[in-house]
Amino acid sequence: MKVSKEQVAAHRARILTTAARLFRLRGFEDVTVAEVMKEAGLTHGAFYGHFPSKEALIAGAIEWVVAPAPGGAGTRMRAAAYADGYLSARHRDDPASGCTFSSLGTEAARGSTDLRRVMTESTRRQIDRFSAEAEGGAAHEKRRAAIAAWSGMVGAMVLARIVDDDKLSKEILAETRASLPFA
Amino acid sequence: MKVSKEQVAAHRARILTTAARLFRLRGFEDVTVAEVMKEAGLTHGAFYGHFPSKEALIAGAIEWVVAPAPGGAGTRMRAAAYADGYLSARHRDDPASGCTFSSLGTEAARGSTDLRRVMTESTRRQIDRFSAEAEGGAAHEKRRAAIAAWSGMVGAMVLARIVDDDKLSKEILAETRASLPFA
DNA sequence: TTGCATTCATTACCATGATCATGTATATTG
DNA sequence: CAATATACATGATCATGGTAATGAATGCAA
Repeated sequence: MKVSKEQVAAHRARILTTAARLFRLRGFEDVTVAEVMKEAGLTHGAFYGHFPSKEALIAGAIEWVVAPAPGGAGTRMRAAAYADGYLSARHRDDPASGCTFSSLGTEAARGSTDLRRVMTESTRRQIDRFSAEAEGGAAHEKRRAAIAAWSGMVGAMVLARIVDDDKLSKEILAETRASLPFA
Repeated sequence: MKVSKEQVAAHRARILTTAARLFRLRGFEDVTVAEVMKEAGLTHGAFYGHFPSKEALIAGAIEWVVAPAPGGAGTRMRAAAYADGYLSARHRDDPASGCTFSSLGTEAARGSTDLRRVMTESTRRQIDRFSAEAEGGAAHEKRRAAIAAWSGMVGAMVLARIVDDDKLSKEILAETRASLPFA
């Protein structure tokens, strides 16, 4: 049963979107190829027509989520608003559609070179973007503030999700937010 | 072959130490029970005499590593020196003996309640400790600085280990260090 | 010293999951 | 419209890993 080119592209998009969601929710290892395909509306055998391996799916799915939209020149949201959303309980409680660094960061550090390359590019973009809006006079001061801000945001979300006390968890988010040099 | 109480305790310690090292190096899922036991000098069948399940081993191993020494009143190192060591390339390149939050944080967030309880306690201690040394006048300002510092340290190490460019990786560590309110 | 409880080694079991082989139906091309 | 390429479904394979059953050996208590 051959399928039209548009169908193939749509299937691939569904596979990537589903995988990215499941990975962020439960981690790379716990999610199976068969499960991703089933949720994408296909059977597991069809997987290897799209990707050579699960590792390739991982890299592809993360790239699918962190890469900037081709036409739309990236997120236009102000850094302050972005930080508010990032360090929110809503984001904390919905990793499936959130930042990949805070949901998969420690696993990604052991991932394939492809995966790390994709995430490195994303990190560069994030730093550059924050640099443009950070407080501080000299360029290197703005860059330093941008790096510290991104580190703080990722770390705070990791900690907030580990901590089993909602009060402390929210405190970590709020105090980290208050310490950022954005508006 | 029964073994003396001291031997049992020694075996248990070896299992925990080995597990904590392997987990930090390669993640919870990738490390097998048999592998831990083999490196601890035992066979995998002996495992279930010590722990009811792999999950219990995970919680036990992390507790073994993050819990403060019973007699020794915790780390006496100054926060500034601790931050220097934490945000170093040496720590980045040796996760096996480093901080569990930066090597296993995102996986731990999905872990058992026991694991999260242990790591929550550790987080509280870390914040309290940093609070005592952070800059800022009022107590709540010191606490805010302590939380932001710990978030930044964990996030910076996660990012530094993902990034595949050593220059950028070291820059993340150095600039985050420079932004901390410690000496 | 004797008997028992306990720890460990050996081995097996069973489920799971990544990957591949084959058949089939249909979009595409000429 | 005919021929072909291919995307997918089905089912199998093979390795791996967590867990359990069994037996042997020995520390420890009486």
